[in-house]
Amino acid sequence: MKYSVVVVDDHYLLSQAIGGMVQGFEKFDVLYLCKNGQELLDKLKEPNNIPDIVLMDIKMPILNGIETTEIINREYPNLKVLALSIEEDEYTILKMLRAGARGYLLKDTKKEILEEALTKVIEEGSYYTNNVSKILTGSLENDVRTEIKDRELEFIKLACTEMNYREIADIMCCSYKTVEGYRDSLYRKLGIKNRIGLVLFAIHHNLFTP
Amino acid sequence: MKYSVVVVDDHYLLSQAIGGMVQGFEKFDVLYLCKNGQELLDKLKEPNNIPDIVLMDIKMPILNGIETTEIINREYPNLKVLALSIEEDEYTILKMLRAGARGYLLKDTKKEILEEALTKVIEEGSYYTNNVSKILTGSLENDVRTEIKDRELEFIKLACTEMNYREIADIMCCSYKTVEGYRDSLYRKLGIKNRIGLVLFAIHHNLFTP
DNA sequence: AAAGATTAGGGGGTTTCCCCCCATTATATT
DNA sequence: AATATAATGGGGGGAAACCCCCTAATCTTT
Repeated sequence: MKYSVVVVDDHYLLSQAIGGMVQGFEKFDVLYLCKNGQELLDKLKEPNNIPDIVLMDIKMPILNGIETTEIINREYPNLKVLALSIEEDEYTILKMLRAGARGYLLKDTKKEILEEALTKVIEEGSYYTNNVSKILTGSLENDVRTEIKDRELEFIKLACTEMNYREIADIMCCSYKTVEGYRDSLYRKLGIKNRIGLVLFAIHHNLFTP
Repeated sequence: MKYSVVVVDDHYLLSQAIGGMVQGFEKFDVLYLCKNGQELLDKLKEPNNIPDIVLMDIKMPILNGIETTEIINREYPNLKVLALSIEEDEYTILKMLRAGARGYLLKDTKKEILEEALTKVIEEGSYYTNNVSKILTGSLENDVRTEIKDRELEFIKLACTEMNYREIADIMCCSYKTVEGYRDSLYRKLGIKNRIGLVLFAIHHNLFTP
């Protein structure tokens, strides 16, 4: 009996190609392909459509990989998710693993690694590459983003905009001086010098999608 | 006799998967895979390694798809290049086609389209999907980016940095006032209000990679 | 040769940003 | 009860960014 796999990726050619590759693996069968998380969740409602493992991209329209994985872990705790993405920034990887992914592969791994990861996740429960292990151990604490308060995060997103601080204060329903406070505390925490630095930080850490 | 194809993509799993897919096509054989443009150019020096068509990604380290395509068109004018990328912004597509690509596929097309495109490019010289045709006809003139001078482009890239204008002026070897001139003319042309707007413009038009 | 565009530079003024200082509430923590 | 620590608000000064208006040299075009 082969293990069943579902590939979720918004780029159709890629999910077809990866699906074809997985189909070529001895122990695996591709059940079907999905273009985003919502499509997968719809499919899963039919018990026959529940695979052994989901190979999930992260950046997707409608419902992304992180949100989808959270829902799957809540509603189908036995269904394993293996992340397969080009995003290699620590924060994304951490968020995906916290959401319940059993492993995280970058899209430039080799065919054999994919096969091994699929097998290990199903038979042993998880698979972590060197990169990912390092991130898991190293940067869990000194992750500066965990120190960012909710209000500051709100501010960051608005700062990545042509608005000036007075307009941002209006939207955040607080005074101009409060907004300056958020800014100053972020500059100190993140070691940046000006608003451009803040925008660059937000981009590098996927706090907003340009 | 089958046509020979080379796949160039920095994500190894993807080039393997797409290569596998192409290998499955009746009329095509995969000659080899490359991880970037430089690797391809090195390979091409050996005449036996020249394929009928190259399936090229755009964003790649070391030597990207646009630069590589330019070189290929200069040095191997008979070698056809078909772009296969996730970048769907007009400017990138235009640059790739101007560099000499015979067609431009997005990574969410279907298997059958890829096969058709490969065939058409080899047998008829080009293949354009609807999207690409529209962009070719529609936006060639009113593309605001063609109005950006070289010096201004240099400035934009430096403006997407924590440097202030005085430091930018030093790097550009001109006076602070000249830099202000570039800025003001860009603000007028692009209809933006401040430096954040400039950074957002640069991101949206792939003028710099964050 | 005259007109126009391009590139480089400058004067001066207003606004915004940056960075110190500080005070007042809550709300936890010890 | 005393003490952090958010979250909120504020004053003031200096630097940077922004935005006008202007000049001059070098090209291109007509």
